[in-house]
Amino acid sequence: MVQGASAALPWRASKDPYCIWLSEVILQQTRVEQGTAYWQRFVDRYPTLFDLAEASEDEVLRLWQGLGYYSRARNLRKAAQQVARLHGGRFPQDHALLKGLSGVGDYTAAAIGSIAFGLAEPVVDGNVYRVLSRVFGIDTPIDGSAGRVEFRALAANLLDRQAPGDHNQAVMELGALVCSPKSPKCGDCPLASKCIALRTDRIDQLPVKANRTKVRIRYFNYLHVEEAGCIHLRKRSGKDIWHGLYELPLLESDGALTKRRFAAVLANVHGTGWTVEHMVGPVKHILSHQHLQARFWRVRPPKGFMPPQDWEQVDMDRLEGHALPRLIERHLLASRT
DNA sequence: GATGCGTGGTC
DNA sequence: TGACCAAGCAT
Repeated sequence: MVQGASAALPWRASKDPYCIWLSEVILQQTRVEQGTAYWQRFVDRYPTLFDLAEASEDEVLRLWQGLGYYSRARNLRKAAQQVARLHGGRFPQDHALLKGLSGVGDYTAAAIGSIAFGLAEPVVDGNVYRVLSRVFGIDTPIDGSAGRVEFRALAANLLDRQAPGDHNQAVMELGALVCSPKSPKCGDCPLASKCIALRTDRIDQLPVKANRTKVRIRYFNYLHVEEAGCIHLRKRSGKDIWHGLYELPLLESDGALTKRRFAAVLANVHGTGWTVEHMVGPVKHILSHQHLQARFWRVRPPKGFMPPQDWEQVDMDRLEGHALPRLIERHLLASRT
């Protein structure tokens, strides 16, 4: 098996389902290099599942700040509460029950089951799809239902039922360290002699993905209202990006706004009498599925302005109590200097 | 089953 | 630069 990386993964030292679950959720769609520091932060702050279950959502989101896919953080706390209340604080040793936890799908349930409890279940993540599609020369798209069924069945057949946890981690590690998406190290690969993709020169064509995500462009106009060391923030909600995080009050527009057009929109939404001082931007912020073009407008409200209910006035020294998207965090950091 | 959800790194 | 990619999940 592939040696060398284990020492870099601190959660490997533990068979504690709580620590393993934490690491698996953090690593969903996230690189080990980025996730490791967050894992350490979470186990330090929440040594036990009950500590996490009792934490506030704001605090968990704040700890998660910068890691992305923030529903993971909200589900993390929810799942901790579910384990505490429904299962007496112990993770169930059962795939279906594990899958019943918020934020735990097929992959994570199989990872916890096999690594923590030794259950004979195959994990099928991006690494496994890549390794199996190449070794066996399978061009079934991995992002369709047929592919999911086919690769899962194959992974189940290959599984070492005596050591499912080690087997699963070995395949994933092979995918991460050797059978990488680009420039795989076929010269170092223990499966090179059996690899159909290598033999037929199709390494760069596998795995096959059918769906391509299309990008939406959005124009964000942020109101930077800062007076006497305080700034107005607003918590995002609804089915949109950054749910539960804080940002500056936002006016979204269908296109880029000039200062004149912005002033008109501002008066329309929040009343007349505002002073628009200057604009910072446009700042481009790339999400996997949206391209944001942000403009930060430094504005002063009219005398006697009553902020909307959902605006929160925050001392600039107390920002660390709020989870901020990278875009906002960077702007505030830059504007403070 | 298709779509939406972050961020950072790479080429 | 833009497109792709990373130990997925929920709806």
